[in-house]
Amino acid sequence: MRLVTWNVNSLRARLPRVLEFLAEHEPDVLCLQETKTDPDAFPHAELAEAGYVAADHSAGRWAGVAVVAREQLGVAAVRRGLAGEPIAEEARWVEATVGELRVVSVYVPNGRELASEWYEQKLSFFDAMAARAGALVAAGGELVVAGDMNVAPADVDVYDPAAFVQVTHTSAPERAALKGVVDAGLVDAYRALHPEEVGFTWWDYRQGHFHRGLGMRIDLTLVSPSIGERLTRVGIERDYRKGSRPSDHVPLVADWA
DNA sequence: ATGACCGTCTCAGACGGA
Repeated sequence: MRLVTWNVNSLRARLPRVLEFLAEHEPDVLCLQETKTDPDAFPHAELAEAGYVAADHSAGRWAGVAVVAREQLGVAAVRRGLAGEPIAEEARWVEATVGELRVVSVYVPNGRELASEWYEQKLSFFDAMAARAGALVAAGGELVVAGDMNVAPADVDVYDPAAFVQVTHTSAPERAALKGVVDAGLVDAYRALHPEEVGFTWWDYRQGHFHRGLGMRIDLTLVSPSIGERLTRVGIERDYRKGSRPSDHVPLVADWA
């Protein structure tokens, strides 16, 4: 099985790169975030042309998530939204069953700044997420929760911890909140295979950060322990940060037997 | 140097992103 998560920062703007990626890597499942599309404008036809079906949760100009799967596997039992999330209209959580696998694509709120209403909403979102992840784990079966967590789990996941003081994405409450989701019974796939390695998934568009190596690891694929034991490769496709009109995030690819 | 990017919506500039 090959499952990918990718914050594309507008599916319309990124469609050529997404189709290029599907052809090159042939994933079974692709979790998308920041699709930024109206429900009516979601590119189902273009994806079908490539052999994929999609369960999208779309809310117009901001956010938006989707689970894209090989047509043969399908997307069943689709659930849009997360019980208890602070602002349900934002389209940050979608679930679908792909083959035998329950898949979640999630786009956690940014939080903007510490001690703000947005920051509190981010922490609330994580609480709701931990509760739902716990329920899905308890339901049994294999589970993947993949997406843009908007938190770097540890200091090794940012280019310079000293540059991340009194800002979001690295604060102790955010890291604890993310840990609450993992502690519901999931494994950070990248870290499972790469315990020490620095592996960024996002680089700011500004100030040449990509070329200077100044990034963060904020996109995660969290898997059931039984999947964690079968992982064969977890890779960051950093070449997708190059070339024509890249997203500021790159795809994270997980393979298991 | 109170900067530097990108996409959206709307049509020059605000807003969100992280």
